[in-house]
Amino acid sequence: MPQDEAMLNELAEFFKVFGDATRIRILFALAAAEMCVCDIAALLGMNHSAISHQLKILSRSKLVRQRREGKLVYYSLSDAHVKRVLAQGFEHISE
Amino acid sequence: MPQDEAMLNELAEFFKVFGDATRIRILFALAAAEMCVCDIAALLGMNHSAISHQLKILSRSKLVRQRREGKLVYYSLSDAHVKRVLAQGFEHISE
DNA sequence: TGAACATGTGAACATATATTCATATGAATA
DNA sequence: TATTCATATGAATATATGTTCACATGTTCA
Repeated sequence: MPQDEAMLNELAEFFKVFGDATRIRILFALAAAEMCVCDIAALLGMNHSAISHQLKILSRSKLVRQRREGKLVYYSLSDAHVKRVLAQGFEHISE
Repeated sequence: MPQDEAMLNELAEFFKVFGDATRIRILFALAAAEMCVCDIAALLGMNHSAISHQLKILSRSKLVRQRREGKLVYYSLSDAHVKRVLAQGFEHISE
């Protein structure tokens, strides 16, 4: 468990990233399959710019990673840990 | 894993509650010991009103519970699950 | 009952944040 | 090279949210 203030802030920031419906949708989409920006935008029915902004936040927090293939940039979850956080959150609200 | 839109929103709301430094501090304080509003306010160096507002959010999300004892209202974590969510988040940022 | 103390709450304010728009960057291809 | 398509990004806007202030509610005790 955290000791210092910096860590508490970091922890809050960590949860904050999950605390947005659009980002949660993106993470669940990527939990199912790797996707490019336009796929995600189409799936969520939002414009590409909004998705791109949110992907940047997810990327900055190292929750997703990306690889470019020609014009397309494919995003995926950065590791299994992300899935576990989602699963545990889901578990909690299911109770 | 969630199926419908409502659940995704609920999940985002769940994480959002953890995504604030003041609320994280409150939760960590309560993870250590049951406390009244004035104790928490003193510990965090914030006025009682801010704490009370945040406690209401935590209470609404069933993350904390309260019991009145005379003039004082004691708050504590509602269950062990809350601690586990904190611990797992902490685990993630420690990596 | 009235004073003192702890907590709750609505309004106001300041700040943060999500989305959109316009435009820039980057890559493929004619 | 010019065009087209995908993605990135900064500015602007609207909305959400945290804190403070003032006051209300609730409890104890003189």
